Amino acid sequence: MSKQKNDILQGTLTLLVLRTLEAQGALHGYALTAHIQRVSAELLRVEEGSLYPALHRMEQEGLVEAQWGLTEKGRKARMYSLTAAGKKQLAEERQNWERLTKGVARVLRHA
Amino acid sequence: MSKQKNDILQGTLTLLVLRTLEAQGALHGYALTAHIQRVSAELLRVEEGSLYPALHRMEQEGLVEAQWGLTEKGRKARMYSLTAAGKKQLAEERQNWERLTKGVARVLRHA
DNA sequence: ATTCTGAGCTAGGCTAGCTAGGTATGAGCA
DNA sequence: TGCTCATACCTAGCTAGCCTAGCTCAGAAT
Repeated sequence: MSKQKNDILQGTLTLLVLRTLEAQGALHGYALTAHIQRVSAELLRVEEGSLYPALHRMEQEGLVEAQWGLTEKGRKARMYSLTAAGKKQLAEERQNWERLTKGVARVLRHA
Repeated sequence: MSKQKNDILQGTLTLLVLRTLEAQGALHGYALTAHIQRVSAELLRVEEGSLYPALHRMEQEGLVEAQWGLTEKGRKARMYSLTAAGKKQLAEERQNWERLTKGVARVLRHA
């Protein structure tokens, strides 16, 4: 099956995760998906099969760091938080996002 | 090398091409890249190695149709134009784009 | 003669998301 | 006691689609 309605754009997931961690502090994966979905007013849905690999990727790249902790509900969970490199990356990706969306918007308006 | 500054977002190329053909009528590939680059105020750069495969893909999916013709400069060129299905697809992709960018914008603002 | 520009093309690689499963624990309830 | 549900995490394997890095050919300019 090709692109479905709920697919996010390739490349935006990292941006979304970094930004959410920046705004919310340490979060575990499950909460991240819920949060992104809620804040985006249900416009975005992050699949767990996308999120966890992405988190591992980002951890290896040093953008986030993780440690085991407990949720409010008393379950053990892997808490992720931004590193300095993650903050830097966020700034870059944000800028890049602005550039790309501006470019596309221009084409959509007056191509 | 991972993401470079000039990479476009996966999924937007089709949208850009459909929209440009809608606005400009029949165009050949070479002109498409130039046009998108110009209209986007140099924010977007479509590589030929991305464009031609994309055009062939879209032709096979019936979104565009092609025929050999001549450019203003007297060179033979493959002219692409929108089909009815392409117009429909454009409307869909446009809507999807709006949804996604709205969602991301929300997260960037108040995650 | 050679280089530049316009025009088209392809093979192969790679990123990163998706599908579709799986595990484990605790809570609620029948 | 057994069941289901929600929470939380994870992986293998697939695929789309863009990119790199090349290539060809014609005509014009140097």
